[in-house]
Amino acid sequence: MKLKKVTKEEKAGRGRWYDDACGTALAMELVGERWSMLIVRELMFGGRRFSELKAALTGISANILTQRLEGLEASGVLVRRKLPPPASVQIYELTEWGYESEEPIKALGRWAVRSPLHDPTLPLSAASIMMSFRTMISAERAGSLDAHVGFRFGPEPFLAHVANGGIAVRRAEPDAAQTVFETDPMTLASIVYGGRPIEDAEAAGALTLGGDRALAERFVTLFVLPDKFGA
Amino acid sequence: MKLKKVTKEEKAGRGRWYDDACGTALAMELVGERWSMLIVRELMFGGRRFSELKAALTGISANILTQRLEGLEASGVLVRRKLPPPASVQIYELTEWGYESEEPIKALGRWAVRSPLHDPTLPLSAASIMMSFRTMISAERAGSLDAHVGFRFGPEPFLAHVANGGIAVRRAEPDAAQTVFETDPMTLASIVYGGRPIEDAEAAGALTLGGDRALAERFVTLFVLPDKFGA
DNA sequence: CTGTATCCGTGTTGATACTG
DNA sequence: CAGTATCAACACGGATACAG
Repeated sequence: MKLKKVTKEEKAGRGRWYDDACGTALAMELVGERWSMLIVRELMFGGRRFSELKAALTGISANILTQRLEGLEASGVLVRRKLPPPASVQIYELTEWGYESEEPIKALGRWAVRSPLHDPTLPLSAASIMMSFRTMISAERAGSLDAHVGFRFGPEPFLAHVANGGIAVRRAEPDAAQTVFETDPMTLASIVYGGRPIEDAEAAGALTLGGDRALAERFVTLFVLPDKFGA
Repeated sequence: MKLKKVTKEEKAGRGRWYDDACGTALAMELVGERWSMLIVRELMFGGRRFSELKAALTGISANILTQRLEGLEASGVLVRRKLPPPASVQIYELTEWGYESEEPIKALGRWAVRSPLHDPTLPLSAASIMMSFRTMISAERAGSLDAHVGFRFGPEPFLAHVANGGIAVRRAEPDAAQTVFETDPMTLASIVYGGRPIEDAEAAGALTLGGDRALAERFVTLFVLPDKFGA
């Protein structure tokens, strides 16, 4: 017979619910679909446009990105905003609650990075590496350091503030920074997490350092990847 | 033309990788598939058999459960063990690293529960509510309470130890407990999170209390759901 | 230039029935 | 009890084509 009517569906645009009161189950419904959590990660430092998201998420197709943005909007994780007339482009921006997903996202990253399957040489978006800094900074190594560090990944500028053993990050021109890394995310990762000397990247033309060189040398030692499981 | 050779695949049985060095992306590859994280949750208090998992995860089908278990085993999240001859059944058990996923799982739950879409009246597995206790216990409310509390959900016994503002949980007969709840997960949830009086559940025949009644009354007040976003 | 909608080939998911 | 086989439905990603 099979009279499966319209019983489910129409909850927030998604079908297939777990029917489980557990918060973790709901989380997987909200951000568990392929790409969703990475979209949230990309938005973590401020609103982005469709094309910026598409460029940062290599492999996603336009229609899938549209679907995910719709789903996340319906779930209240992000909102679509139209910037005022001069530059009347549309941006996608996390809601206040959406920003609170930073903790779960970092916890997942901290856990997964210990997998033997983790390959730190894979490509990395700018938002990824900035998130990794927030996740992996060692309060012990940072000590009482208080410094403003800037980054320019092509057209994407970031300004970070190391203080109180933590690091705050926002998208901003790094003019006020004491030191500025002009490079790409993978090069920076190879230095911070792969032990590649700064001079090596400079010699390869992959990095230009501006400002306080000693501070830059110190900065790249502040982050520690947890040991791989079994190692 | 399209000469896409065998470049990828064969990593751990899964296709479709994000090709992203970010830990969060890897986490979603490891446990982001539908059902995977709920399977891990069910295993959080010890190894379980295929049929127990299938029963706890309402809606999952046998072939999907098989696939997920294979995937999680290939990723090193769980192992398949054959219990010694007397009861030579097979169980699935988290690896040491698999158990470490408790933190990300709790963080996700803590976040998602603030969604307006969260419906606490949905069904709940025994493992779910015990995990929720670990997630939602209020150190402030628990204060210096030190107590052993037991649960019997049909054939599933648990023993919890409240101490130091936290709660440890394991699957064990609650004989040594000072108080024992004999009920089902949803009834217990309605009391702890829904404010339903214990007497009401008892009158409805949904709960039998054993041991120290005053302790039970105190226990059910130890847990606080975070406020919904916007509330 | 910034998205959105549609088609299409492929792969994944899931319900049912079935086997060791 | 612990899965496998089959098949239908859907999701994914690529390539357009289209709209503001």
